[in-house]
Amino acid sequence: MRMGEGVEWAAHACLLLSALPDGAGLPAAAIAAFHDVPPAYLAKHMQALARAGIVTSARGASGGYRLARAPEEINLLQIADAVDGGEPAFRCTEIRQRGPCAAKAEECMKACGIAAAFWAAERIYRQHLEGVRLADIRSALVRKQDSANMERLKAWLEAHANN
Amino acid sequence: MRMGEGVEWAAHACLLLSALPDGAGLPAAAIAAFHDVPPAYLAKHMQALARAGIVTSARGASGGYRLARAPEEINLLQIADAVDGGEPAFRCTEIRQRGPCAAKAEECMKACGIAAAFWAAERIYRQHLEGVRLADIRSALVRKQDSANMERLKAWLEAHANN
DNA sequence: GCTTAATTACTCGGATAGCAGGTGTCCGAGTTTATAGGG
DNA sequence: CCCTATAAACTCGGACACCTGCTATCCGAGTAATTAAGC
Ligand code: FES
Ligand code: FES
Repeated sequence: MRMGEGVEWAAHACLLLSALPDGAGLPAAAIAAFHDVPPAYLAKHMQALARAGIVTSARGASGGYRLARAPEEINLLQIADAVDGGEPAFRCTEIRQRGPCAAKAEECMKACGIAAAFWAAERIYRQHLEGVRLADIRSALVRKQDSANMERLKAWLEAHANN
Repeated sequence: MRMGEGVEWAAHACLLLSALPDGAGLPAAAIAAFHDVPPAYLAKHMQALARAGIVTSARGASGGYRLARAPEEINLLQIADAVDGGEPAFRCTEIRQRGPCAAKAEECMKACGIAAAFWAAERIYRQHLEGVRLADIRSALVRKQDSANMERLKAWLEAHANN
């Protein structure tokens, strides 16, 4: 099992956007520079976030990305689904219905026990991620953050943000 | 996020082996024929199970695979880790330590909040899978299984098992 | 000086190559069984 | 009839191509700011 690397980038991008002054926008190039990642590739994941309605995009000069709603209304599950594609990790090909001694269709009204177990585990996984809001991560970060760094971040945002 | 397709095959293979008479072995070709999957590919995953110590292999005529221990001592987490590789799905590249306004190493004694949340979710996921034993799946299956099919399965196993 | 229209600069968006890992297959190493020959 | 050596058949094990999907990048569409001209 392996999750796309862009999930980490997208999550940190949203975390950075949550520190933005209200009504301001931040270009994808600035976000990429802040995290030192390939700008074009991060832009691709930003598009995914925009398609999912997590961030809104403004084109043209003084454009950029901003959060579509309050950080309290954004959780890690939404970000992971948007970037990585929300399809289930475990793929059941109904192997029990194949082969010489297979179970017939009329006996498969209930899902296979193996698939049910995996999907139940995934359900719990997703519920846990859904419970972690972006605001929680941000508040926990600022709590243990040096005040000097906080000022440095704020200055950097003021210098690169538009509007 | 996407799990290897072979996990389903390996799980069902173990489930089939758990129905085997005690001390008998089943060749990989027979398991593949039973599930109607490419024999050579299933053999690859069987090797992974053998390397992980979940099944034991016997070469030569009348050889084959058998469970290494009782079905009560085998759970889905062991199978998934053996086939899919137990590495964490979420990959943290310590993005916070990079870029112009990065957090320095001395401030990163604790794991990043985002990575911590994802890894905690994975931990719960794995715990759930660890709680599902192969014996549980088998008992739940035989409970709702037709007795005629049970006999058919037993006859098939007798016909293809060695020793 | 003010209005307006063209120009410029900047941004997102989707379309396009490159590469890794999962998918699928093959043949050789090793063991057991069957067989044939000799005692 | 029994023992043994040979041959055969069968199985696992790792090494070899292929192919989907993630990784990485580019250029065009669209918008706001800028500028210059005209009134
Ligand atoms: S048939 Fe797909 S997991 Fe059992
Ligand atoms: S630095 Fe890797 S998730 Fe935050």
